[in-house]
Amino acid sequence: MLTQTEENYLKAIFNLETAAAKAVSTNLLSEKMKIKASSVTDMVKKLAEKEFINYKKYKGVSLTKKGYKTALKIVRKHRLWEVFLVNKLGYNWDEVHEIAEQLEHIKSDSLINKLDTFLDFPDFDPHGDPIPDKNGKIIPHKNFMLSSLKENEQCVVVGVKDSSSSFLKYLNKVSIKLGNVIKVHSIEAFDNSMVIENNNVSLTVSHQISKNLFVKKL
Amino acid sequence: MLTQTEENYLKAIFNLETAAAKAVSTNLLSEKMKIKASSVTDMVKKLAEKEFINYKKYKGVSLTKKGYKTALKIVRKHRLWEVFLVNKLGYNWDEVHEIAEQLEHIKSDSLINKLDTFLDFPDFDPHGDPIPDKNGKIIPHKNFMLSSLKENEQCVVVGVKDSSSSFLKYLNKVSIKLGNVIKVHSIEAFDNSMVIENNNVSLTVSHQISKNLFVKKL
DNA sequence: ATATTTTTTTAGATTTATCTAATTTTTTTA
DNA sequence: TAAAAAAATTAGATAAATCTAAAAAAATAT
Repeated sequence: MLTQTEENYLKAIFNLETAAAKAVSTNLLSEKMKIKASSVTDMVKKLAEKEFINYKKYKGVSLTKKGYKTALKIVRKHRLWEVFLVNKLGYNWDEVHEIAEQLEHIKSDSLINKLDTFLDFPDFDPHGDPIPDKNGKIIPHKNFMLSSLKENEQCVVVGVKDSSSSFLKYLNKVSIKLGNVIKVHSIEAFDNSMVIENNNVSLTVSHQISKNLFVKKL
Repeated sequence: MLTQTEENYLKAIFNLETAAAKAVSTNLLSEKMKIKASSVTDMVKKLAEKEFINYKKYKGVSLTKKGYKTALKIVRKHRLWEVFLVNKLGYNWDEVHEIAEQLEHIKSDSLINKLDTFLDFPDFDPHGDPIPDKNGKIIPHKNFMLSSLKENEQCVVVGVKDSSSSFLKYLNKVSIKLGNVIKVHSIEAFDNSMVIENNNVSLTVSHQISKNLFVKKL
């Protein structure tokens, strides 16, 4: 049985591995988890010993098949609880992360499957991230970032890359929601900012913003 | 901020204090929590230091006002989650205790109040135990045990004292549910067993059973 | 009221997850 | 490629929650 701490390491490795597609370094884990590098070294040794990760001194870590399956289950729980908090309890999408961080560690297979049923088997969480099903299958949606579009292209917002509360609050403020149709009016070559149309309103967004929005081209 | 372990001690003290109405001894806590008495001594010192409990060496412990309020909040969370598990996810009343033991430690005031709203402010959990409201108010239902009734008296089942899975499974088997009307036909003086009528079916229950059922006289 | 038993506490050890400081390995730069 | 910088590891310490064994206090029994 994994401790909550061990689960958090696996989840962090999963997220970093998915984003970077290569071995995850000690310092990167240390930074993302806000834990000193020396502590990370200790823990990855332990997780390697238990065969959840591959670890070679000075070479970073990657998930084993066993570790991947475990991480996926934690991610499934996190995202299902987020759906519950937003759809059933009425939270906003920028308020649920912290609570889901706690709920994801509740141990009960029946619970998570009953929750899945209760929520009617959602495919995506409130931030547009795909929810692995009972067997670990994810709907892979190979999306673009808004920043990759050209002038006059249109798209639908399907997810956020950065799901920090501050980014989500910004999106609330300018009324950008999942499902919205956005049209790119112009792109400023100097700083890559974009003038877009959202909800019939014209709006300038920085590159910082556009590179954190997943969209589907129309 | 309390650790999960500290919360468990407070809850255990709360339950034992409620049942016994006097100072809770080290050995009693040790036994109920399945933790060695020496460890209990260490922890009660710490909780006394933090002013959650009153503790005098060799004299047992009791909750302070602060400790009582904290314990009540944990009990509120536990019972609300049990209602969620039974009413929304479809669990049976004998399956929810363990999961609620985990869920009760989730830290978020807004969460528990939104859950309360979602469940429509239930007054009792699936075992008939009263749920403290947001301000810590409990509906005190001064009930009798089935074992205290006399021959020919009638009552409604309103709760269980022992909510262990084995007891609840027994009740499932003989179709005794909260809300059922029970009539006492006869009492056997030798062992205090009772012949009762439940659901138009006559049934013999031992004293062990009857003293663990809360009822309201009709 | 003294001896025995039970309960409780103390002392010292262990495990988990963290830290700081020092050292070693790897990478980058000049 | 040798020196400097960065990254990673090791060594040793700490805090939390537990344990066992021994000692002390309280309760019970003779």
